[in-house]
Amino acid sequence: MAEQISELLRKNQLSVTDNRKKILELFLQSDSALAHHDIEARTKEKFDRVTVYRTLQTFMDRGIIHTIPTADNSVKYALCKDSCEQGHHHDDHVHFICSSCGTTTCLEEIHIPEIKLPRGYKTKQTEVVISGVCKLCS
Amino acid sequence: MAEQISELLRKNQLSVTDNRKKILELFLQSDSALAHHDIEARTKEKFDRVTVYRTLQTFMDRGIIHTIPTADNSVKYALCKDSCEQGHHHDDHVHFICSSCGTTTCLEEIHIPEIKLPRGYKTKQTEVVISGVCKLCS
DNA sequence: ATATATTATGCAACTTTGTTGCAATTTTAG
DNA sequence: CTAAAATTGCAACAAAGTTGCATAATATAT
Repeated sequence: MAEQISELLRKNQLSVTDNRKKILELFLQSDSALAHHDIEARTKEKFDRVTVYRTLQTFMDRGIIHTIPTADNSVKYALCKDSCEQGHHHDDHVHFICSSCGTTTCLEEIHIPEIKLPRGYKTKQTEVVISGVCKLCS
Repeated sequence: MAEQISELLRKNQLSVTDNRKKILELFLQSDSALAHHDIEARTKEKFDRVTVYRTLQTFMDRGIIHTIPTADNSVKYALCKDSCEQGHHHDDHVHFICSSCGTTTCLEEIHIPEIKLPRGYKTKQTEVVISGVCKLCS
């Protein structure tokens, strides 16, 4: 995996640093989305808080991760495996938040339906976040 | 309007206070959603920050307002006129964020399509947030 | 209309979250 | 291996959100 991670960083023209490798590793190991807090908690003995903020921002800028909005002021971040492999970002899938276990996941196979807006509105991006009970909890 | 506001508070079994009246008035006067920050800014000469937090929480609990998730950690609150008139809460409409003027609005006439999830997932609520350019900006 | 009980508010102190500038370190490229 | 470029940690801040408690305002029952 170490090589896969370095590869991903190089492909995005980023220096390969311990911090970035560690954070990417966290995303690759996790099958659910991570909040800033989660990442900070799992890296704090090694890296500064500020570095985590900056790294997430950098990954966002390069399209390596994307955000998932939630209704409680707690943005989560996720790596879209497929998109990332291609090196460009498409974030047209549904996100799911389990109210039982609290995890947020990308349902990459469920794509977002087109929604017609009133005359005059122009759609750039549509976000769908479904909350309920996930496969494992039900 | 003053009477309409007091009525709404009483209907929800809430004491009618200056603070609550003022915040409800802000929502009724605004045709777009408000962030905590907006409300604080428009009431700070009169009311404490803490009171604003508590009032918004109370209104949430009673279903007078609902949150609109955004991808940048800035939850907005909106009064759903129709729902509130009925005294119960249904939040099944699309939300729109204009990337030009920054306003967030409820498109109450656009209802959310049903989205089929994989076997095992149970849907409780579906949130749709569309970003783009609004009627006024285009 | 008024006293009393109930509820809401303000204040102070605090925790958490996010930001910025700069010096020191690490990484990359030659 | 060295110089240039980029990243990181630190310190100091700013902003956002929380909690307990005394005071003030509102509602309720005479």
